[in-house]
Amino acid sequence: MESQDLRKAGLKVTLPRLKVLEILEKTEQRHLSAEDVYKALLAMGEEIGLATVYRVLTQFEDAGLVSRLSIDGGHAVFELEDGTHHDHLLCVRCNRIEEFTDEVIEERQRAIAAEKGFEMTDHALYIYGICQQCQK
Amino acid sequence: MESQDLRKAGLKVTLPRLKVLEILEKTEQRHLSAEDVYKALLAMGEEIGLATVYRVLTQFEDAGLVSRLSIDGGHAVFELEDGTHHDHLLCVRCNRIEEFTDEVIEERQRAIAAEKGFEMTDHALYIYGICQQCQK
DNA sequence: CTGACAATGAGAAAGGTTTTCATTTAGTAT
DNA sequence: ATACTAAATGAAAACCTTTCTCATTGTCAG
Repeated sequence: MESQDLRKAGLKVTLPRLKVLEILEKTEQRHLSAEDVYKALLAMGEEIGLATVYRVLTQFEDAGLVSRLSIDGGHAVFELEDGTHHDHLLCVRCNRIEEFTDEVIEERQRAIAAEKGFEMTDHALYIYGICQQCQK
Repeated sequence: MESQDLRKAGLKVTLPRLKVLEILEKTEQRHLSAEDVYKALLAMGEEIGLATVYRVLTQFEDAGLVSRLSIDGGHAVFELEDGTHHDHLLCVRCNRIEEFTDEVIEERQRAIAAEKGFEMTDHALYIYGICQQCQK
């Protein structure tokens, strides 16, 4: 029941929020921009403003329901938070996004932050490349 | 002689290009935004348009003279390319940027790209945190 | 059921970056 | 040195994504 997630986050249960959650859950593509979500809503027949989509996604991020990836240069995509930390591989040709986890890298990051006296709050690793399909 | 670098890159030797190079070389802060470069030029008494600064920086990037870092959320900074690959630690309070290199991480990235069938073209690792000075 | 406060929509605004286009300039050929 | 051609520049407009404003609507506690 998604309504519970919203209440737990201190957010009122409104149609836009339920619908945005629904899009995030039902869309086959896991990584969606605000624009993607907006278009999906339109395609679904929901008349929800783009500003609301942005607001809702930001609130979801604050509530820990989604995470935001800052893809290269002023363009963000959102993914449903599933509890597992992971990093991303991005295809520069088709924009496919794949995920991976690597404990060795995670550990090294912690070590480096400590070494430099940084109290790490977050980290982002993006590997850009050409995916298998696009190499043909 | 910087003129050589420009010629080698197939760029005409113009005053804006020489001055931007000069700023990048002489400014104590290694990471500069287009706006920073523009202001430094003004402070130097050079009347060079912001659009030109952006163009020049992009050309320098294409020529391999500088690299662009996409700091989170539509804001880029540039640094003179020195041949050494390195990643960055960013202080979320004071915006200080520190650099580091880690061969273990580099190696793991190559392994992961290979594993996923990606032909890696680039990668970016940002560690966000609070630097020593800002923790006080 | 009703009131108070949060949420929404539409459009304007913001912020960084890119484009347009007329003018100027560098580098080559004369 | 001079003239020519293509490239570079400046100023302003355009762009794009994202945020804000404000009047209106909706949610939910009492």
